[in-house]
Amino acid sequence: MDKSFEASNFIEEIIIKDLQDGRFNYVQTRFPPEPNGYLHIGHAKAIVINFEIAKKFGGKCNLRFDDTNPTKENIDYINAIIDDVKWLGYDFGDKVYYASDYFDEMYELAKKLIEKGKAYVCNQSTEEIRRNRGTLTQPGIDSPYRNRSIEENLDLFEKMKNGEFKEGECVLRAKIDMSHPNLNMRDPVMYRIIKTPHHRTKGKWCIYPTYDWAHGLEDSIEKVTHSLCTLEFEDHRILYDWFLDELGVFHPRQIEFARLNLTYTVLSKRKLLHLVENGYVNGWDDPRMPTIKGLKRRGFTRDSIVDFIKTIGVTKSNSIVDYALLEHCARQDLNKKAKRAMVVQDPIKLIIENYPDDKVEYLEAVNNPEDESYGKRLVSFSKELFIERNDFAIDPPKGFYRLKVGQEVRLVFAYYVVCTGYETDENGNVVTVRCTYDPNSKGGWSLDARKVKGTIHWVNAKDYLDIELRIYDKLFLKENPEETEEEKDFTSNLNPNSLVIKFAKAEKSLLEAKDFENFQFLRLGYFCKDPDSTKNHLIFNKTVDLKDSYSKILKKS
RNA sequence: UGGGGUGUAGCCAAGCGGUAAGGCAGGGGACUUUGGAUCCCCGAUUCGGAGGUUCGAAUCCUCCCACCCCAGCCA
Repeated sequence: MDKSFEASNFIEEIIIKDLQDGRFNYVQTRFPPEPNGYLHIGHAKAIVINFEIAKKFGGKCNLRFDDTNPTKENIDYINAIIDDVKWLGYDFGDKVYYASDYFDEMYELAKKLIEKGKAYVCNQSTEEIRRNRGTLTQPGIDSPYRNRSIEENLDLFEKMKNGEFKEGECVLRAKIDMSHPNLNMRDPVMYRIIKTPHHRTKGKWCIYPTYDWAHGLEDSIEKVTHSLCTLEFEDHRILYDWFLDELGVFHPRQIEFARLNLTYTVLSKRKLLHLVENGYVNGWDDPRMPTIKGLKRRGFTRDSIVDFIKTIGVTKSNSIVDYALLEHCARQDLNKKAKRAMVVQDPIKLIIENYPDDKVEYLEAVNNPEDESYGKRLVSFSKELFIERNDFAIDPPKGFYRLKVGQEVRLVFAYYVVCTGYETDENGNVVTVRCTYDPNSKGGWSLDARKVKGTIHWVNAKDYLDIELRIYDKLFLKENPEETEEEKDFTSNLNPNSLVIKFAKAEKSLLEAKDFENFQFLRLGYFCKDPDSTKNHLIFNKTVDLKDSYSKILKKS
């Protein structure tokens, strides 16, 4: 490997050095989720890091399920995770790896450790083990079973495997050092008895390896060179190394990086599960959830998520990334890719007094001003249109470019109109706005090059679609949802307005929208078609707003 | 008071002994058939603090401070 690489983060620096020093002559990584929950954006960070590093150094990245605990795992999670990794655009070469495929090998290796006098069967109860582990400042106490003979340990371990003991009756422990300053080294448990059938190995095993024992072996067996994990495993590395060294097997290097935290969101499986189980959201794929499935349904594209992860960088410092950066990445991608369409979310009628009563015109509209290849479409236009309620004002503040009596605006892709009046209902609410149009401004241009400051969108009131808009906002009100009043939990910070449903008027082209397809509804924001839609009832989820500099101007005045 | 880590702008983050990149957010302006997009311009005399080494320190040394993780037969 004589290609020269440039490191873009500290992990790549280490990898490059390992390559130069000859510690490894290739690079291989892995993404090792436990199939006990859905993937969220925090996992996306691990996925992107692992797969991108493999790609960069010409190696591969295994998708490996760390399925060592049958009481928490199931096949549905496996399928969902496979789905999500694929959706993110990563190719793991058709082969999916499972820790459970290595159970036989691990068992043999455990026997080897026993034979070396480095592991023993311990009959202390969970409580006794805990008590004898000592504390952060006090050393632990040796187990009374610590010095059993190798033969006895081998025999007992086999009986454990054969199901001759009850759950909790005994465990296999590594024999290291009960007074080690690092708690993980105080004779850690390697195997425990679990009589729950495993989703893959079924009833074959009743002993299961713990993370510390299993993980390094999984990496070693797969010949992973760089085992990338999060910071909380930093003080497990000494154990990871110990097992591999004692066994004398292929020895990957574990490197830890900081997990992702995002403002206004929670990213713990436990809390996410709580939100789902208590109905605070409508399932794991609720568009407000930070799960991959939620983000997808919200309208985030894979490219925007990958870009986001690449933008935040990889370091060892605990950090909380601003949610606004994720939104920025979404806008950046969607601006280039989303088809434009016109939707009026809070309609009032606009009547063009001098437009022929029965005339219908089909006007050309640009599908994406950022990319000509998206082409044009025809949008129908008539005497009666819907426009946004807030695009008309009786007595607007200064700097209001939209409709007010006497002011001219452009109906995008259509004509210039001058507002001539308005009508209100008995409560004083505006119901209809009247105007006249300039027949010579078709397409939205005029020959005299007269300046029209405001451009507004519209929908033909004689030819439109009723659609549902699900307007999503942040799930939590506080940047840090954990910051609560006493006696309250994070759900007290839930945003009661995180979902607002609106019924809107839309141009008919939306009939052809596909599930999850992204759109920019002109001047409203980015939306994507929700799979709950039916042929007669289209639903669009708001992904993110368009940037709005008018609101700033409003605030100032 | 044990062990493992981290501290550079409001938020991320480069920097690796030669005089503080970039992105987001924020502010100002130009332009615009989306008040979108785009384009300019504005931020740290200082890198958690204090000493020291050096011609020169965010980078090296010492001490101190703050914060995070660890006492599952979870991962």
